[in-house]
Amino acid sequence: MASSLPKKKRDKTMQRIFNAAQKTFADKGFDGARMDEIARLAKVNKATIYYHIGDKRTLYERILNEIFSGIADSLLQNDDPVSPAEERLRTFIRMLAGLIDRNADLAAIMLREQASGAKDFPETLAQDFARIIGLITEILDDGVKTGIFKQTTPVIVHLMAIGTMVFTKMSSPIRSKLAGHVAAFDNIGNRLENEVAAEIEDLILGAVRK
Amino acid sequence: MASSLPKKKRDKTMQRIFNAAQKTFADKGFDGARMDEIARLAKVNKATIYYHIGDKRTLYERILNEIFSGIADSLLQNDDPVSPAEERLRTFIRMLAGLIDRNADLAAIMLREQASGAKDFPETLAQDFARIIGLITEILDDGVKTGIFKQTTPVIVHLMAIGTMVFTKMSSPIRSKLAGHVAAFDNIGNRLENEVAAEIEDLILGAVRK
DNA sequence: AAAAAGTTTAACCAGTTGGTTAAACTAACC
DNA sequence: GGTTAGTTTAACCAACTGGTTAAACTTTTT
Repeated sequence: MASSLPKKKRDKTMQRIFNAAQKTFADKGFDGARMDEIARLAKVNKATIYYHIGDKRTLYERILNEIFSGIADSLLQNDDPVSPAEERLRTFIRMLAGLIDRNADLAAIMLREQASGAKDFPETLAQDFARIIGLITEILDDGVKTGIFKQTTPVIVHLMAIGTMVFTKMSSPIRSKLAGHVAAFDNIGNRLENEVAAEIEDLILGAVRK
Repeated sequence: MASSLPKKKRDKTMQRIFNAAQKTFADKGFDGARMDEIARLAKVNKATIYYHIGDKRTLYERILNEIFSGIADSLLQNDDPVSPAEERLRTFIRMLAGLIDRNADLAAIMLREQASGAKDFPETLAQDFARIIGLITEILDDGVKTGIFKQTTPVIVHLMAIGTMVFTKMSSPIRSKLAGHVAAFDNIGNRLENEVAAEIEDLILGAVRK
């Protein structure tokens, strides 16, 4: 495709670097990731990364920002504040499941960030988190007011939703190995969508519903 | 305390190394952890680690084994197969919450292992996992038979329980920072036990109850 | 008490890795 | 066409890090 847009070459190079970095950080974590490998994956000289973006930590934070602002945008754009709270919560969970399922890197990076306890948590990230928590708080409050949800702590419900999905998504290889050990083991495969996502959705709805 | 037991010095040294290693791996991850730091924390010469245990990966796998076999033992020992399924599930969740709350390193290490997708997952670990999944499967089946639980996929319920607790535990610093951003933000602090653990317990019970 | 077995230590090292640099190359501008 | 600004590259390097070694030290055994 002959440069579909008159976009600057700079942007294309940057995008290749970001893609490579996201995959590498997801697979190996910040400390395990090698700048040489990111460069190789991006088909770019290592010095080009330093020229365009900066050092390893800066590159990593850019990736984090891209990911979490993307999630927050998705969730907020797809929320319809006038529909019933149950529908809104289902949409919220379904969107999240879709994002995680379409991009396993998200799950890995979220887990690692959570494990690091948000040491050196950049301010911009906090704002995206706040947007997400704000939304689910609003949805749950809505449900409580209309009498269909019981009183819960929104953060916990949110952590339940995201924790369940991320763990389910990433545990796929472990579950495959386990299939040989537990007799009645129900292997649910790698996919989060469809039946599995639907079950998670139902479980969480069951948890908050009055 | 003047050597409370005639235990060999070896065991004491080993224990110091394991403690230091667990903390370091939890804080920094496998790649981020430095053997020199583990040695310093354990107040032992680095070579002593290699003499008693072996290389970094071996040390790490020992820690993993200690942690997960401990969890599996705790859960199985505290299960009372003749009590009602709801009680058994509550005990299961409460035990897990207690373990995670008493030792934050568990949560961090679990998250990182999950993020790595169980690459080079040692066989012994698989057996402990199998024991845990076997137990919760039995409990949930029990509840389905006695008509109090709906039909669910045990692995998913288990991942929901563990995911929720681990995420809640480790998100404490993020939540503190967030408290400044979201107006109606409900900061639940660092503790998992008491109210928060009780709420998680109720949420999960609500999710699986008919 | 001396020999043997077990444990600790300081010093060392080779391979790796994040980051730099100066020169070459390319696109834009006059 | 030539000059300038922007971009890419190969080669390089200093700091770090997992792991080793040989010698010293301690405990157990005979």
